[in-house]
Amino acid sequence: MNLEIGPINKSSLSKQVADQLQEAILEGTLKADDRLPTEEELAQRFQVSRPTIREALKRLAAKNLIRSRRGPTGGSFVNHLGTNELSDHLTTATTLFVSMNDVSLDEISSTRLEMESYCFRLACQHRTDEDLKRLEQHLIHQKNKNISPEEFCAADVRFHRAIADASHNKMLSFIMYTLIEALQPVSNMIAYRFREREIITSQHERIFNAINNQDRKLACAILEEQINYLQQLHEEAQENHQQ
Amino acid sequence: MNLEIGPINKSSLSKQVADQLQEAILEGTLKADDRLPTEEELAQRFQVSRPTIREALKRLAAKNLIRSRRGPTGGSFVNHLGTNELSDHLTTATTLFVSMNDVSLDEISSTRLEMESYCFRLACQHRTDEDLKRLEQHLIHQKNKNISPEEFCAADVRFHRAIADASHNKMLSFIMYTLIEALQPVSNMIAYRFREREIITSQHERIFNAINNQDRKLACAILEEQINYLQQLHEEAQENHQQ
DNA sequence: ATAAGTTAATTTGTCATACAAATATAAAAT
DNA sequence: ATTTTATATTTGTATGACAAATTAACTTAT
Repeated sequence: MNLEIGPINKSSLSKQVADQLQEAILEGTLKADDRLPTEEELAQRFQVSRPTIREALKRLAAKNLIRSRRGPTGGSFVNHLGTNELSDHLTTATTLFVSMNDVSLDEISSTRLEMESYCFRLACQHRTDEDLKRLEQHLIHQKNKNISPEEFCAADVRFHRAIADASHNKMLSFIMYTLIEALQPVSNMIAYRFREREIITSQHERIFNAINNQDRKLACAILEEQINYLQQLHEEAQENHQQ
Repeated sequence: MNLEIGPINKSSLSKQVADQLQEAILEGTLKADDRLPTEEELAQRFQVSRPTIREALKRLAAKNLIRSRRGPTGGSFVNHLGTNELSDHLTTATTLFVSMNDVSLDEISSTRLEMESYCFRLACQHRTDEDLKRLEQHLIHQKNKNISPEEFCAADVRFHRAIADASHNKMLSFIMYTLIEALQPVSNMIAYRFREREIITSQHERIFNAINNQDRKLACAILEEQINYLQQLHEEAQENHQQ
């Protein structure tokens, strides 16, 4: 009796619960900002204990699918997963992949050059006034010589992300966010030296103007220049490190 | 006393533990296939209870960073995260992103066309005999008319992945895996109809020959043909669905 | 002596219960 | 009317116990 046909449940209960809830989120039964039942209620519904439910919820929380708050109006809520929310999640995955698979800087930068060039092409075609405004703001902020290295890096990331967004292709943006992060460790290096900072920002300024003038070829040429420059800096740093 | 300077610990204990362990994995203190201390030991070290430790471990398990086994030789082990191991993790993230952000098929397919063309370019240059062998095997399997729709889909994914791998750029492969998955729901549609199956496999055969002959332009042209064909099928299906 | 079966030990998986901490709501006191 | 206080709700954490899986050691039968 109770002979279930097919693949038997081998995975742990907490995983099964997590999978079911994720399925509900994925197929739209649970929409963004919806509140899940309380942990006790979930425990009764799934006929498992509260610790098991909690383990399941933590699995979803690790994927950024839900957030939790305490108190009467608290509970677990479905997150709305935009590009930003998912990016930090993807970033750790990408960082891990790069570090555990000996991905060379050349592989990263050539991929990024190819994709960002495509972004530039689309951005030149579809950029709106708002896109240009955002780009300019990030550029101005990055030109400020009083900001800290950390702020400089953050502004750098924002600038490149803004270009990706200017392509008005969400899929492309999503992937570019990953690639931008993957190259960030190299970019970070240069944030501490004023001379290099100036070179980067001036390149950004020229890129901005090129996109503004819808000059795709020029924009891509400058991008290539910048990526080559970063690669060169990286090689120099490695040589110094070996000494 | 016990006045800790700086940002106070606001996040939950299980998250703090998870973050510390993840940090250890990321910086290499915990290498692949290393075994973590037992849950009880971790509880003592971090001075928290076992349920808290378990919640932390489930967070890492959800990210595919660790696996757990019971028994004397059991415990939690660090996963080696290659392209395959991370792909299912990325797949759910991508699927969620697509469904929650109204990403159009056009955005997906145009991005994929652009990137896969780049793959073709590199594959034509760098493909080895082993790459060709693998491609041919997947092709032969896909041509078999007796396989189930599910098998057909799986073979389809494997074929495109093999092309990505033939580029010999790990970063590019990693990203392509994501894009292949993103377009899969559309590809799945056609697996149930023999007529469409034949069209797809014949296209794959021509792509294989083109890559074999290092004819980049031809390969890309066929790819464009295939993606347009899928898009067309999708539109027809939607129209039928509306009736 | 070898092979098979049995037992014991270890570790994750699950459960039950209790209490702490945060937080919003309603009631009470100033 | 405003502040304070009490209270209810919900997640966060702790403790202890037992179940299930799995390996290693041991025992027994051939």
